[in-house]
Amino acid sequence: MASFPKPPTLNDDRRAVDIYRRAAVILRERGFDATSMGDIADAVDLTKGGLYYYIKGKQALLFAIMCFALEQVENQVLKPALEVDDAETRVARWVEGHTILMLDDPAPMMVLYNELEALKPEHRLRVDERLNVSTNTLRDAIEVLVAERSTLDVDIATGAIRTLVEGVANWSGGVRADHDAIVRQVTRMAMDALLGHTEAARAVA
Amino acid sequence: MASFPKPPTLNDDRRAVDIYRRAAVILRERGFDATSMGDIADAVDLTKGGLYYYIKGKQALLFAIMCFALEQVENQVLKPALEVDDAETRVARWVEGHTILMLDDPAPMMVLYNELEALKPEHRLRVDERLNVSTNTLRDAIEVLVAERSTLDVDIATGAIRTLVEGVANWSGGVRADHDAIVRQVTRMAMDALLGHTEAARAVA
DNA sequence: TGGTTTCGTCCGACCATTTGGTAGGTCACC
DNA sequence: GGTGACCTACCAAATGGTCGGACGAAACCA
Repeated sequence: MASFPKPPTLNDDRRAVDIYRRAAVILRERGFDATSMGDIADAVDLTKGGLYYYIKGKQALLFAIMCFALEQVENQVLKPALEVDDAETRVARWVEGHTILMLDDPAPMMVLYNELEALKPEHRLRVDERLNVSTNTLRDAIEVLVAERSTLDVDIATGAIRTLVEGVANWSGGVRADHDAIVRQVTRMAMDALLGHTEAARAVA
Repeated sequence: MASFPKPPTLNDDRRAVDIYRRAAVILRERGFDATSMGDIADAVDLTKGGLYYYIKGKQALLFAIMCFALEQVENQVLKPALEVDDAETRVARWVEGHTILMLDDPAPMMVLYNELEALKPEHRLRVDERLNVSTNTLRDAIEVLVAERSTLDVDIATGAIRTLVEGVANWSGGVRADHDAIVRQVTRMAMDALLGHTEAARAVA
């Protein structure tokens, strides 16, 4: 597990990381603006005053959680995807890695995707920049994949795959299947969506 | 276009509907909790006091917008889908109708899907109930479709199709293609995801 | 060893601002 | 002169954030 950005002065930051993690959970559940610092303090068993010993402010907390999520994306999605050159397996790895992430640690990921507009403009730019690297990696791979084996529009295909994967955490809770099965089937659906050609699918097109 | 629920007393409700529509736009952009009644009043060219002539409260406004969105779903997604018996065309119609809705009038739809937890419990139950009708319609059709022509888990497939469609409004803005092309291609991708069988897709499964 | 200073951790009380919502009045028009 | 449509001024509550200090354990010193 990667670490959260360090609070001001703290040699042993286990408590800080724990605070960030627990804050991510409650922020994911209630949403950033609907969650008060008092709520967060309760969730981490502190008073508001005590919480501010670890946190510089509400914005900084949100930004830190998002940076943590971005780190995970870069390490567990982008890196494995870029290790292969074949466009098809690269897309598959991107989808697979992302789905695993959404299932294993959904809270920071959902905060990242759902609370972007709650960021102050400066932070927003930084986060968007790193998010675009991930999106563009997917887009580029889909572009070569689609150019030779499909008639899909690249932007449409990219958007669809992105939201397909980002939505996993919204419904995975109500599913009996285990994580492995979800990852396999989501990945298969994504690849079929990009490359599949059934007569039925053609009929509606 | 269906009408918004009527405000207290109002014989000519064009202004009221306009207020609901404009409020939906700004609520979609900034999120419910991040939008103050003052912001909404500005967006509809009123003062806060004037706004309350039409609106009973912030919660009531949110609930009204969601009811409007639900009406649209029932009329433009559920009704066409239930007109056919064949499971495959029923799923296709559900996806198609939903995608059209997300493109034609995204604001109330996004408010409906993104602000559920901002509802007071009583309203929440009512909305969830109507949403479940839509989801179950999709799920039941996918169930028979998948039982005979795929090995997908019904819940996984349903969740994936739902979030695929719900996410359209998030990326459709940055796409050059026109709405018709988006609808056709999203529908095709959805059906391919459910029924497609490419060798590549099997390889990752 | 016993006292005292230091330091990291955390609390309670407080503050300025913003929030959703209300009350009373104004003004045009029938 | 009554009524619908709207505004100004205001309120109580909640919010993000601050500050001085309390408490305990370690470090230091005798």
